[in-house]
This record gives sequence, C-alpha cells and structure tokens, in this order.
Amino acid sequence: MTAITTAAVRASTHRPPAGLLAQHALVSGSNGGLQPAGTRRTFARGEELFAEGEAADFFYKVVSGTARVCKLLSDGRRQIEAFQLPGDIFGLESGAEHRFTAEAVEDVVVLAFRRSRFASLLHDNPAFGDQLMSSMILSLERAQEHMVLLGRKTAQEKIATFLLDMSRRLTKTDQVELPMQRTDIADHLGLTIETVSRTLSQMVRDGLIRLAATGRTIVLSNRTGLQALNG
Amino acid sequence: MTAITTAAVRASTHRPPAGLLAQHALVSGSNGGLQPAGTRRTFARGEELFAEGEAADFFYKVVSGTARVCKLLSDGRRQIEAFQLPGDIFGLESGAEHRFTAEAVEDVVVLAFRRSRFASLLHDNPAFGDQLMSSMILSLERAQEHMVLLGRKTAQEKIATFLLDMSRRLTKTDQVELPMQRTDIADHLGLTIETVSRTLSQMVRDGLIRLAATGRTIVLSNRTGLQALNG
DNA sequence: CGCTCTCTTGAGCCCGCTCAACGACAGTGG
DNA sequence: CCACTGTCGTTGAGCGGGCTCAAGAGAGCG
Repeated sequence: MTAITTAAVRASTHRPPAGLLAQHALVSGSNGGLQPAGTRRTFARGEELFAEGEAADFFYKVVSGTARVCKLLSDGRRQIEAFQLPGDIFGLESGAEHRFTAEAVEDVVVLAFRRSRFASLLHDNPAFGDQLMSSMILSLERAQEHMVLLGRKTAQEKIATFLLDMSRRLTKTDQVELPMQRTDIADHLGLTIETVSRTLSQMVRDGLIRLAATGRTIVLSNRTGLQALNG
Repeated sequence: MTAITTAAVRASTHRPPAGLLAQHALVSGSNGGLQPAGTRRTFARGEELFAEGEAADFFYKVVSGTARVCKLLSDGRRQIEAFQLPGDIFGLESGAEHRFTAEAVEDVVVLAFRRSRFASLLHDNPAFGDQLMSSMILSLERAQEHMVLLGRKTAQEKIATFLLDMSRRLTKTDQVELPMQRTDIADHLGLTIETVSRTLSQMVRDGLIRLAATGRTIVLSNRTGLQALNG
C-alpha cells in the first residue's frame, strides 16, 4: 500500500506514463487503506471544472485528458497559467475561493478531493501529505520556469520551449499530438494566435518541425535545433 | 521568534481565513517549543544566498531585509521570479539542486532550515508542516498572479500592480520605500530599466504618484487611479 | 452544399526595446 | 576643498518584434 502511494507521488513528477498506469490501478483498486479516494468526475471539452470566485471546496487530480487553469482580465485578455495533464494536481487554494478558472481543453477525467478534509488527510495520512507537498513544489517550479519564458523569451524561444515541454510531458517521442488549440497556446505563452501560427510556419521552413494537415500533430524533426532556442 | 513567525504568515496571506487557514491558529496558539529553530544567517547587499545548481541543502525564511530569487538565460537575460520579504519562505526544491539563484537585494537576515530534516519536521511537527504547505500555496498563487502580469499586462499596468503590491506587502500606507533598484524592478516585470523609468515619470506627470529625489521613495498619491490600471 | 470553427497569411502600425547621452550622488584620494 | 570615478536613474531618438486588422483556406458537420 505504501509502495502504491509512492508510485502516485512519482506520477506527479516528470516521469513516464508507467507510473500513471499504476495510479489508475490504485484508484480503481480502492483498497480503502492509506490512499484517500477522490470522487471521479468527467468533464466534456469546454466545460468548466470551477470558476474564479467559486467556493474552493475541492481540489483535483487529473486522471486522463487535459485541463487549463486560466485567469481573465477585465477587458477579456486571458492568461493560461498551466495545462494540467494526467497526474497533475491543481485547484488547491489558501483562501475560501478559487482565484482562477479551470476548464476542460478536451474531455477530461479527474479525481476530486474535498478540501475541508485537507488537514485531516495530511495528519492521518503523511504519505498523501508528502505527495501533495511534492505536487505543490513541482507546480511552483513549473510556474517559475514559465515566468522566465513569459518575461524574457522571444516568440521563437517561447514556442520552442513549449513544444519540448509538451513532448516531455505527453509522449517523450518526437511526435506530439497537442490537445489544445492555437488560442490556448497563445494565451499560455503571452502571444497572439497569429504570432503562434507564424512562428510555427517559420519553424517548418527552418526544418525544425513538421506539421500534420490538421496542425495539431507536430513532429520535432530537429530537437537539437529546438533546444538551442530554449534559452 | 514564534511571534515573528506567526505575524509573518498572516502578513503574507491576502485572503480571509478559511478551512485551510484554521491551521494558522494552531501555529499561533502553539507554544514556542513546537516551532523548529532555523539557523540565523546574515547576508550583505549583493551577496549570494545560494546559486543555481548548488546543492539545495537548506531552505530559508526571511527575518528582515529583502532577497531576490532569479534565473539567468545563457545570454545574460534575467528574470526575477520574486522578491522575498520578511516572513516569506523560499528555496525549497523538489530535486537535489537549486534551480534558481537567491541574492540579497539589501542586507538580509534569514533563518536557514536543513532540508534533510524536512520529512521528519513534517511528521514530528504537523503545525510547521501546515505552515510550510500554506507558504507553498501562497508562493504558487503569487507566481500565478505574476504570470498574468508578465503575459498580458502593459508596461503601465505592470508598474501599477507592482507598486500596489509593494505597498501592501511592505508598509500598507501610501508611502513606499522600495528596497530594490530599477534594474531589479525591470527584471521582475519583464521590462527594461528605461521603460520602468519612463513609466514612473509618466505616472508622476499623471498625478498618480510622487517620487522623492533619490527615486526609491514613492508616494501613491492616487491609489484609485493605480487600481484602475491593475487589470 | 452551406455553415462554423480553426488555422494561416498578409499589410501596416505601435509599444517597448536599443543605443546613446546626460545628470545626480556617494566614495575616495590628493 | 575639489577632481576623479563608479553607480544609479532619467531622457531622447529611432528601430523592430510582435500586435492589430483583415482576408482567405481547410476541415468537420448538419
């Protein structure tokens, strides 16, 4: 049981999907032991998991699919703080309300955990507490890296970093099936959709990547070249 | 020391207490014996607390002064992820090494905690673990807000947000004594030093702020106007 | 087939950057 | 006391990367 929990911790760090499968087994296996069971919930593409200002009664762990956590400014400008992929934990707040909105980028299955039992979870189940702490640290590190990207990288560097990151988190191969559309990428990288599109086209011309007809499947044909743009 | 710790946690929380924050009462209500003692260390202006790539044996809590946590790109571009003010906890990593550099913006006094005792701290002292978890969540929330700023706000909005934030965290009055120089502000907000300077000058002309001769002391003479620029 | 949604491409503009000069101090040494 | 020097902040002139506005091309679907 302890070993299973440990595997779950690993799944939330930069690890291969292997750990992920173990965790699915864990959830469905419901041993009623050390791992607190969340409630399984499914959201369709575009659906809202929670909205800014709502009571933050739950936090979430992605089982499958992709969610985006974002914030809107008063005039409609949007920043996507992160894409939440399988294994990621998100939606844990210090205050009573969610300060960001979470939506399904594509159909997504999550485990929902009641925050009101947060303290008792931590105290009764140190292993789960460790997992949560690791997850928070990981989220913070991702956010820190992303601030460097947003504050100091050029459009080309932003896209290169994004593609390499998606490859690492999604497939670890040179072929990446992006779950999100260009608008989401733009709002994640602090660009406009036109700049994202133009930059990708330029990368094709430069032989760095290849684009499938739909535009969602991207082949990283020159990983070294992309890494050189990483900063 | 316990008094400092408790006040610091409160000062760094910008939300009304909710379920999670019940633990703060635990911390403040606990006797001094439960709070693990860190090692007090002092750094002079410009000194390095730790560098990117160094072993992350310690994490820190600011007692007085200001530190900056930053990252350099290969060509010298710099992003300051955060300014650490009294009460803030930083330098906790998921890996073995620090992924960012921390330096003293002005003379700074910190408490250093050994990370190797991290797990035992958490288990032997749940209150301290709660405080750490709250601190991580707070850091993450700050990082998220900052991503909105970096990705989607104009120079004027960035400066306005920064000034209001510094006022809230430092003095809570309309007169702010900035501990950092223009270069640091620029690298924090994803701007150049010239743009920071020009924007501040324009704000003076617009009657939003007043600048002392040295430039470090800023009076927020029109807080409402600044808040309108906040996004 | 028409409709919608998504993505791409073009043309021109503007905000913030680059390059450069200058001013205000604080130390420091003669 | 002033001259010299380094650091920090301000201001100006001009440029360019990414944005805005606009049109068009595919793909999916009824």
